[in-house]
Amino acid sequence: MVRVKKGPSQGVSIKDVAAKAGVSTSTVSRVINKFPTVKEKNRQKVLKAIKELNFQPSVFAQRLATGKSNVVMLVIPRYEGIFYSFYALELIRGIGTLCDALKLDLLLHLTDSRGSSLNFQGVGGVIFADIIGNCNQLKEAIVRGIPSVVINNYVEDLEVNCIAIDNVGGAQQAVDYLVSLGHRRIAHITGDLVTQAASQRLEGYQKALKKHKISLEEELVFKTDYSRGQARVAAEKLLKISPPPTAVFVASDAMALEVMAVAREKGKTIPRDLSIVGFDDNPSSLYGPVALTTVRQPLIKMAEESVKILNILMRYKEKKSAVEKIVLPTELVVRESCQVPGS
Amino acid sequence: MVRVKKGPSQGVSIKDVAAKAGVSTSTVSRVINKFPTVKEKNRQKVLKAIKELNFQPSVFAQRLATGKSNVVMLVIPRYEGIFYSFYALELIRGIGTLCDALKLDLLLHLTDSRGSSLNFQGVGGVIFADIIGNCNQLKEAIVRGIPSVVINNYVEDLEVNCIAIDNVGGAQQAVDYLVSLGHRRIAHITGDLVTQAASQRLEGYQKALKKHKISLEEELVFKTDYSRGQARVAAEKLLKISPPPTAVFVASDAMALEVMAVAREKGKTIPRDLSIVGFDDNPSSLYGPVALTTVRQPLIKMAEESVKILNILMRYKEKKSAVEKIVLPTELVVRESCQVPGS
DNA sequence: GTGAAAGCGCTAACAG
DNA sequence: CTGTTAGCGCTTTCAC
Repeated sequence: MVRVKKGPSQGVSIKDVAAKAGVSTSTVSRVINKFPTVKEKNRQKVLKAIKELNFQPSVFAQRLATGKSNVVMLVIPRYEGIFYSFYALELIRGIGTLCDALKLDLLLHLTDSRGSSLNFQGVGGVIFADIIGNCNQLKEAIVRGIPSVVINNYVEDLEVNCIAIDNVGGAQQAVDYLVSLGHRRIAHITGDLVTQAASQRLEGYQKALKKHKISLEEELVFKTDYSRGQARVAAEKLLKISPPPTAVFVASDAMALEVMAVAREKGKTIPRDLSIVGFDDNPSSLYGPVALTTVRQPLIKMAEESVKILNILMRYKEKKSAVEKIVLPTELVVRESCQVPGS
Repeated sequence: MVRVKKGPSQGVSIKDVAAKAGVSTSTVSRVINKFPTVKEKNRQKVLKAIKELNFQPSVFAQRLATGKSNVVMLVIPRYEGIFYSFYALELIRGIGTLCDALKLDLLLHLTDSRGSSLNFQGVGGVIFADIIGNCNQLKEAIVRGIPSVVINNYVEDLEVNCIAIDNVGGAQQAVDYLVSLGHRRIAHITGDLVTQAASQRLEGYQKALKKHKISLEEELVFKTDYSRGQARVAAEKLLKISPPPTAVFVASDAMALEVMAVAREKGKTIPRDLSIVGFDDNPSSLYGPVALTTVRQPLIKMAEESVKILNILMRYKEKKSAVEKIVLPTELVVRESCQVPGS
């Protein structure tokens, strides 16, 4: 490594600015941190020097000195299913955009399922997107006192902020709707059941059936990993059953689209021969020949909410305030993919 | 903010470890940095103390002291089209995974199209995913001497590392293949032409037609923003043309899937009535009723390559080595969505 | 209002 | 092989 001066200095420092402006480093620091007590004249001189020297304060030094960090770490388990989804990108988009606006640095961490220990040094807050096999990482963050929030996973047994989607309720809405239309044989294509979202949707499906006194038939439940490939396989099996189900609730829109495609290939007409409800409100589901009825989940809102909570926790880390456990409601979006059966 | 001791200390420091282990801080530092010159006995004592105190070194202090940073910043323009794509997530996955393995921190920055000035302080290297309206950010990184690499965009006029895909070549392969099958009326559905990838694919399409002495018909070129919605619109228009084109080259697999769907809805059979070639090799394109013939682009490889280059630059930042400008080849993957026309 | 000086946690000569 | 010491760049008392 090439050393220029004495230390490992990288560029202009607050000292250079101070010298150029003819003030002390403290004054420069005050200007940087917008202290109101600096004389306007000095303030201008400093600002000018900063501009001329193209100076940017070293975040490392700042953080070392203050002990505060504005780094938000986003931990996403790198399991297969997640990358099939609309979900991951949408989350990243929501979180990334808000962090940008709030001047928070976003550290992205794709973690393997072994959940190897994370280095939280210098991290001001953590967002866990789902918890899949990396619960120890969450626990470590809590132990270390790092402000944390878990999204898309309702964490019952840990004292931690979490924001989840009402998957059970959403699934029930979907099934209720199908039942209200007159369906009795309703299939379900699940997502990857290692995710809480998928298993809760299954749970909602089961609950709704029970409520309507429809007996659960195992052969009408198809398990997948959220991929289109497995959705296709499931759809093909589903259509071979006789008598065939008149409706199907699919755990994601991407898969629902695939199911629609398969159905059409087999000469079925949607919704006449098969009613379909998805989950996500993925914009893609608008563009088919028949727009998909689906359960809208507020992904962006969930993402933003998590950043907001963290932001507050990071800025005013007074003694731990009570943790928040939020469940965001879903909304059934009725479009064209369902109808009264057998008509 | 709650201050415990004198400074803004957050937890245990190297000093505590040194005290507990009965050695000096230097020795602890040496152990942390795996210097081979530490007596095994001391080494054990230090390791023990570290474990017992649950100590993690402060990255801020480390970086302040060394001037080195292992932070990789990934800059992704937050324009609409990018989020329709398989591409963004795949890139994030490739980069994130390798960064993880190399112990590099990945700072994600979604930048708006105004390309507002970035704070590169403390950033060891930057990966620009595409350059769309944020060229000034790239220039700033170069000026500041931050190791940079641009991916998915061949940058002609700047002294910067870049890794691009041979989009022109890939498009030509696609069209060549269609021509070799006997097609003469070949349409093209473009991606968002603000991206270099999309405009190069268009260029490749045009070149290939020229090579085969097929005149370019403007009405056979449909411009989109990469979304399925616009792909659908394009496909509908395309099918109304008479005589209809016998083949179409689509700038992304996701859109190609939509085109296939539209075609089937209109009672067309793929590939009998319309041959289709996509671009991406998105796994989704395998699962349709007819598997999509497509141009495979090495996204993961591109992602990984960029991290590797950066990693070397960051670790041994000897005087700037010559910049690399890499163009990765594409590969035509022939599956079932094309055939000889009119048979 | 402003400057001097100490210190944040760590690394890197240098001397032993 | 190990300890001492002097910073890295910034913030923050505490006097002036």
